[in-house]
Amino acid sequence: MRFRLPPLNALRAFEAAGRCGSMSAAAEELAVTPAAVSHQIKTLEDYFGFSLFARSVRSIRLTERGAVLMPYLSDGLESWTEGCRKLVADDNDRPLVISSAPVFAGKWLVRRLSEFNDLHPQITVRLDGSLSVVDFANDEVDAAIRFGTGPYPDLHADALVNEDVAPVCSPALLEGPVELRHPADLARCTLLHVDWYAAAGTQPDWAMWLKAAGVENIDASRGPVFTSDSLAVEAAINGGGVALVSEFLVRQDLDRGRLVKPFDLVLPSNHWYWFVCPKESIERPKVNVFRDWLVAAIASDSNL
Amino acid sequence: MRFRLPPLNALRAFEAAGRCGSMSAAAEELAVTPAAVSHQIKTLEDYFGFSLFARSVRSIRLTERGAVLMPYLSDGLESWTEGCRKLVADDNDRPLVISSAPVFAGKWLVRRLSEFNDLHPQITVRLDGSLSVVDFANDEVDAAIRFGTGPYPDLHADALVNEDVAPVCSPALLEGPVELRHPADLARCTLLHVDWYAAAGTQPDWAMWLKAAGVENIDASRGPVFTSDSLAVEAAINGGGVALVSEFLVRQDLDRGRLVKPFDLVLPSNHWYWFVCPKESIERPKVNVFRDWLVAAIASDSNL
DNA sequence: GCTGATAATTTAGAAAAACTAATCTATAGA
DNA sequence: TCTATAGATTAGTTTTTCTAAATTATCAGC
Repeated sequence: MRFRLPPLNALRAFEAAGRCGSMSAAAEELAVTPAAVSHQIKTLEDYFGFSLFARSVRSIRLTERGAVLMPYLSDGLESWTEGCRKLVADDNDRPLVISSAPVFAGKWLVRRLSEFNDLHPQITVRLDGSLSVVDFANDEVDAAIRFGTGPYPDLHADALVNEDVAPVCSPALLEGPVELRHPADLARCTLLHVDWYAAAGTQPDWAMWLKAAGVENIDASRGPVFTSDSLAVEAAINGGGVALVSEFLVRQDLDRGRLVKPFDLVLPSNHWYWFVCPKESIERPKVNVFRDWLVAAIASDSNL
Repeated sequence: MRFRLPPLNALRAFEAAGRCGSMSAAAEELAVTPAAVSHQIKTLEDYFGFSLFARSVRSIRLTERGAVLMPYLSDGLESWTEGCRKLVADDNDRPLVISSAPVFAGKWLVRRLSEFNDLHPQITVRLDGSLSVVDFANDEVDAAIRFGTGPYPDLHADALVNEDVAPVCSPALLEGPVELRHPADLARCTLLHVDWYAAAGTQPDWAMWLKAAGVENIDASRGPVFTSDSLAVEAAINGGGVALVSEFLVRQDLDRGRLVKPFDLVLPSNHWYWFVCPKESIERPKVNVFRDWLVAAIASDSNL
């Protein structure tokens, strides 16, 4: 059985008053009224059964007993303060762990991360490309980039960019035997599919795009299915067919001529990439800095 | 500006849980429900913005960060505990300071104190014979013996013995030229007066005693006035006259034949000797022990 | 010797923190 | 499969802590 301490807040108030030599000064330090400090000290004195301060009308001084207690309290408080301070300081030294959907990591984040490193050399980012859903309470992950429709209750979430999809293919394919002038021409192409997850109909797919393009006599389900965008994109780059993927993700591939967009029709989606983290984490300097950079970097990318 | 600590109680709960490796065990140690500990730790994690425990369904373990914080908290808590424990322990080593009305100290307490010392050799009593009213908050006095009518609001008070007064004089006086067979004989004696304090009529005096004795033609105001009982008693012992003093106080002088009680009439008084101390102090072991001894010793004395 | 300023205290009541009871969840072990 | 268990959650209560305002007894400057 541990020794039962008096109320901790009373001890803290006493320590402050003892150190400052004045209740008012202690009150200011603790950001409370002098009355509060006076109450706390009275509580403590009642607890012990003897007074810790000798009072004059306008001043106080420690009694012999009060003076005995003081150094123990000051030392203990310092230890607690140091621990908490270290915890906050360490947080800034520790790598910022970002869990990201692999395709976002591979197609965008990895490429831009050096900018962030240049801007904030003191923050080391550890990128954890993983499909599994993050449990912030248990995995030691600071923030994640998630793909979905939102909202994310109990989490801080910023929508980054939405998943408007368009058909893309290798330039070689365009120059090949099959012409791609009109969406109907897709009937003679291999369609590359991505199956993100189970709930069909919520994510844009070939059937939806073809319908939006007014093409009706094409079997939208034919062609290989990939379990991730990046695989479908790779297949498209290699001339394996036409993939229906996020414009945003393949922007670099388009810019560099590895992919082309044979049609202008973009299918809007209610899916977005989100920056998410525990609500409290967004107050942490490095998490906040990363979020701000990420949002700005994506915005500048989108305005190109 | 000091570093702002998280709520101290949350830190304590976390320390206990970290040390015990379990919320339930910590709850038991802190004498609260596991829910309370869970809440406190959640508060702390929200405060820092990251988790300190990794949770499985039926167990917890410290995260890397939690482990950083732990030793600082344990050390600090130990320091506080040691300080408070020392304060309580020291209290027992420190002399028990009793402030007493000088006459009570001189005529009763000094004589009996050795009994107390024998019974409780570990408690050193310091007897402070002083008329001045004690201010427990400022004078470092543990308890006092006060004379008065009570009640004593805001103080712990035990009535010890009341101030029933009777005339006493030296045996030599009885054998002298003036016979003292009847109260009326006092007309030819020197009356020794004690003037305790200002409020006349509240304490028994010669006028009251003589009236109670049915004697009317004596000037009750003649004779010397002393400002303390002990002086009047000394005067009576030395044959200086007849003093009207507390039977209790002069019991030893009567027993030893230094004084005699010429008449049986005792004037009851609403004045008592009281044991008083701050309400909280009565819980302190040594104060409590002293009070118990004092009450018992006086009771046994009165039953002689 | 006044007078205003000051440090602490007291009281009553408001605000915030801490706690509990009851319920829920996901498992480990029988 | 069933039960017991550790922890989480929710809602509401209790306790603690705090403040505002009034009070007290100086001290310092005039």
